[in-house]
Amino acid sequence: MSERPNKAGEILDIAERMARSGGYQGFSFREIAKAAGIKAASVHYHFPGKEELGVAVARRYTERFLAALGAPGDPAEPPEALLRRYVAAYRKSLVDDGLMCLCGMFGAETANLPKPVAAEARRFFEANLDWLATVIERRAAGEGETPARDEAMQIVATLEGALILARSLDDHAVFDAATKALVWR
Amino acid sequence: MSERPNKAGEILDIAERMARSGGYQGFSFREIAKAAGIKAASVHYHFPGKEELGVAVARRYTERFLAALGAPGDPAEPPEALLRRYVAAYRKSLVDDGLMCLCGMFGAETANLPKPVAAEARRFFEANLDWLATVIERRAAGEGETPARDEAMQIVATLEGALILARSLDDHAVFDAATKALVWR
DNA sequence: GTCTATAATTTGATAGAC
DNA sequence: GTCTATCAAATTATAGAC
Repeated sequence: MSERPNKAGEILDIAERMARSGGYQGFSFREIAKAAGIKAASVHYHFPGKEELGVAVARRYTERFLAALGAPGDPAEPPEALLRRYVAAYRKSLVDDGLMCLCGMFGAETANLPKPVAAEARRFFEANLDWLATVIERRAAGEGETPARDEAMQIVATLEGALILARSLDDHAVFDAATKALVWR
Repeated sequence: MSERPNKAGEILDIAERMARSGGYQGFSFREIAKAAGIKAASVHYHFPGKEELGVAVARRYTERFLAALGAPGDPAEPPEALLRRYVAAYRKSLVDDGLMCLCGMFGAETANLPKPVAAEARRFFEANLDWLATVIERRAAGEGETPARDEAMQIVATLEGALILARSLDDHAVFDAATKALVWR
């Protein structure tokens, strides 16, 4: 979420915050408009419908998330450092933003979502698995006890679930306890 | 979900199915009524408001889930078998029911939920952690590399996240890949 | 770009008849 | 227990003025 976004960007910021708290049904044109200081009809000028807004929010979220991770094959970055950064990205979501992962929310709701929105959530996870598998393969370097992609799935699952658990129990320490085995692994 | 429930039970069944697909905003009195063959006003006879219905659904879900697990300290059950049963309970949710964990959905939405509903989701997770910690301590029997409660949190988080991931990618095999490291651990 | 006005639909809920 | 009737509010959305 940038500093002085234009109106479209501000709408995306507001919608993202609401969706990361209450899911796809957790944001409405009226509420967004109120928070943006405009009317609901004006939101439709920037985004024709809720589906398009949902897609735009998810797409921007994924791009920002991946950009923060950096290139998984960057030789200047040790794979262990990249993995720690990955876990830290989820932790930031919970502790700094006080919000869930957008695509975790959308992913849980998949069955009730417009297809294009569900597809964006899927893209998020596929990109995450690609990124993680690349890092894990660099680290493993030959020793193949567990397939890299399987370990990547376990990492993503644990992090998404740790967000839910920490929020349900209202305790950030729960996130750390649930994920600490991932780091040194 | 029982075989021939009375009307209140049937309403709970329908509401649970809808909530496990779309979360707390994923069920409405009108939709429930339609599926139950009655009118929305009649649903209010059984459950005064949505909040009470949400609480009732979550409470019944938790009780059924815990009952299926059995006693964590049962000497006739090896802790390893209990752990496998725990993982299988989540897998059944996904594969047999084709649905998410109710309290995973509610937990993700916690911030936007009526407090009594969020409290029920919390109770679910606390009971799960208690059950798991008991089993893990039995298995460990002295060797305390990781605190039992921390390992319990990792297991719950991984399973909840694996449901999200498998649904997002529309592939049951993803659940197995993401959770297979939990079983033999 | 933003507004007013408006529409169709859905939602949670209540009153009172049967 | 279930119904009809009704309600106020919210939601997504469109038309057209400014």
